[in-house]
Amino acid sequence: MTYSEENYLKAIYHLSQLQKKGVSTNAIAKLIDSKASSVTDMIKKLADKNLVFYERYQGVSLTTQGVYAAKMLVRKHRLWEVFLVETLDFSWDEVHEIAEELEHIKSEKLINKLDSFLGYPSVDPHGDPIPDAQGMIKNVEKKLLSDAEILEKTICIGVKDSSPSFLKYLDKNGISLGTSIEVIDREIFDQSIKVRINDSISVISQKIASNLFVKKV
Amino acid sequence: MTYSEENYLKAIYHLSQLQKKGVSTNAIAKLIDSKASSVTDMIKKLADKNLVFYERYQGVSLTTQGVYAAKMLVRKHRLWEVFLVETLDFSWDEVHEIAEELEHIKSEKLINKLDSFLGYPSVDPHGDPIPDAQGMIKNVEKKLLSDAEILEKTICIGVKDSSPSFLKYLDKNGISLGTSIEVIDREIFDQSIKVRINDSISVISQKIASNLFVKKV
DNA sequence: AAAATATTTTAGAGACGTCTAAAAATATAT
DNA sequence: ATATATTTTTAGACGTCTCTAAAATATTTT
Repeated sequence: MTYSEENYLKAIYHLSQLQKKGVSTNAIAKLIDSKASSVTDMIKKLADKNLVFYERYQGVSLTTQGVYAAKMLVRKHRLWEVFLVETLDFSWDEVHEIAEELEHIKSEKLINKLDSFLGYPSVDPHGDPIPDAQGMIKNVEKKLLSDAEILEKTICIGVKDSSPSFLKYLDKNGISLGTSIEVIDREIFDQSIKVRINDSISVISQKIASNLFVKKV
Repeated sequence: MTYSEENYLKAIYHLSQLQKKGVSTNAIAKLIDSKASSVTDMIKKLADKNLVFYERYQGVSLTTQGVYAAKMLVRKHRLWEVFLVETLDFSWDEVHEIAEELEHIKSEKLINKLDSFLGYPSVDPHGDPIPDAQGMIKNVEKKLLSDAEILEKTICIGVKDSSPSFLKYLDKNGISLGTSIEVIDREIFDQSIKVRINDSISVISQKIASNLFVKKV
């Protein structure tokens, strides 16, 4: 499988999780910053290799084989992210780009040894689950902070948006995975919420709250 | 710089070390398993980018810029090999191929953090020196076991041929970096040598001895 | 349901890296 | 010194991935 084919597969995998139906050509083009016509070409090639189902004008979806291949890419991406943060001391906003390259390294033995070295982590530095060697993904119950009840005590277990700017905001405000966040009140007008974080009270906008995954503690 | 350009640069760098003159098109083609015509094409591109000096029919050599780029690739390759052996517990005959992929990962910060994590190693698992972040290579005096004096006490510090089959032979015979090898006698007829390794005496063929680097102890 | 709009596909072309076959230059042998 | 052999380059082509522009299909609006 080529570098490019792998990127398309991963894009289709991620877009598939957001909806039931087939993924549209345009959506893929937007995600990987290319053009719809390029996507059509590549999809045909992936279909020839039995990695996707494809019918003209009907969108595309992954075959069993395609899902497995995509999961292995996600596995590699997330394990390398753990390595970068845990072992090499990168911050969580720096690792995505490097992992985008590392995920294409082929050796299965490498990734399994890396997994072992890291102690078989179940989530990456942004709280996203890491598929195991068989492609199994452990489901963790989680909800958005914006959906938490008033007076609920939660801990932060992931981010929905993992863009560097959002992650840097969280750093600046002392929020990381494992941080406990107690919801004190919600402002009806703008849906901002008052919270207790690290024993101090602050206000979090709706936009921030709807990008933070938490679980009830 | 593309994946392919990097491979050519590295090939030219390694071939340049074997001789004073420019590297021949054919030699490069043989090393990277391609055709002379492909090499000519690529060399022109590298010359356009000021990475090599090139004059038709006169061979090719690296510019200062080209040498630096090649050394950074060698640095990355060898640091990743150390990582694979020291951290992930690969054996020294398995790491070359994987490092051939890893060496193309772009981030300079990554490689410097890896260097730091590994404790700034000066040689890779085969005893080859690792250029530092500036491209400096520490010169270690070494000679081939085939050139050692009779009765000389040496320790193994590297291999000339690092093919898996040779490395596996060494494993099987208890020879690794740091193993002390005492030359007892040399057979004139076939230039084989009698040695003491790990307190037992054995005979080593000329071919083996001329692929083992040692230093006097 | 027809018209307007948006999406998707096709057709044709370009950049990159590779190749084969033939021509040009260089090296070797007689 | 000339003929022969080898190496290197050029010319032309192919596969991959990409693009733009135009055509085909689907969706939305009225």
